[in-house]
Amino acid sequence: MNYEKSNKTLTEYQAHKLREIVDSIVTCCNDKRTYTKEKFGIPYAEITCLLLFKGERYLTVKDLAVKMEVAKSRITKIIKGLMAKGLVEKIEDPKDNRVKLLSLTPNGYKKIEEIEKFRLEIHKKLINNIDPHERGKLFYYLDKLIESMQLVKEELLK
Amino acid sequence: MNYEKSNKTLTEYQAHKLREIVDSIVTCCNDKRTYTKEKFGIPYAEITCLLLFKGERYLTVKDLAVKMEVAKSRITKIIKGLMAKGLVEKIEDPKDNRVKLLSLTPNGYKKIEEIEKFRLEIHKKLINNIDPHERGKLFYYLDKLIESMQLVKEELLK
DNA sequence: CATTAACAGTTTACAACATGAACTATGAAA
DNA sequence: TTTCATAGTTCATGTTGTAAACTGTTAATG
Repeated sequence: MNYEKSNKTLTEYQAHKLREIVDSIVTCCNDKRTYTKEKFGIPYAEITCLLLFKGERYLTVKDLAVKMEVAKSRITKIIKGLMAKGLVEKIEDPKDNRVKLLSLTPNGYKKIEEIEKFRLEIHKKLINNIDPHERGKLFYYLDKLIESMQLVKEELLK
Repeated sequence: MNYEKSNKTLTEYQAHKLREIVDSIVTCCNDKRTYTKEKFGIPYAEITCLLLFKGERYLTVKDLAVKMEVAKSRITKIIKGLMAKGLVEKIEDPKDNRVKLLSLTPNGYKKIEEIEKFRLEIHKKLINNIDPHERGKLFYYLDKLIESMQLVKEELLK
């Protein structure tokens, strides 16, 4: 019996299986992204940006760049799109003329509500397909997975 | 006691938590994508395309468009990149002059091996961080999650 | 106080990813 | 033999994103 070899094969099989599972989760999320973007007729980056205004009166270009982890120049463009659609407006910061304060328009608030409603709905459906008694365990194992992903990531970047 | 209301809140909390977990998986995968692309100095779409040649002697533009689920014109561009890097070559199909047969060059084979080695390594690390006795359950719950995601997706597209 | 640093935001040029329509050329069917 | 289908390319366009150079403005420092 070649225990070592069969054990190696098992690990490789499991590694492969894990890759396929994670891939299919990612693919599914990208499909959801495409669907959302088409449903609301707004590029997805603009939707992401818009939702960051939830619970915030004012945000600056820099705030958004940090939150979205993209370059400031990207935010300039996204905000241009949102302003053209009348969802966001821009005023000067009375205390610092360098800064521009961005905030939602009434239509922006409405749009966020619509999008949030839709998002909550699909995530509720997602969780309702899982037996309530199994949810705790699902979260437990997902946390394990994420923990492992974080570890691998840190090791790579080290 | 307001059972119904607290139950609703619990569902919403769980829906929200699930969203956050899935988001962090997707983010992590995107980071891996970026890392891979930089490590090998090849755009990720070209890497994906290249790996599709694993175990295939010849592939056509159409084959690749179907496998990658993108427009043919996208494949034309990706193949241009791979040919410029000397990883893929193109010959005429002797049986049908419309068709171009794409295949790996020796360097292409080498590159695939490198990429596959790297990928297997990180996925092994990923699985090795999980207690061997818990892997079965992890897969079980991940399958449940994917099943649910598929159901929600089908309902949306219906 | 004047110069220099740092900061906020924009513009521009570029690259990667992706589609759709128009086009060329070939093969198959009527 | 005309017509239709197929394979692949080109071109125009849109989305996502970066980096560098630039304009103003504020803050720090000699």
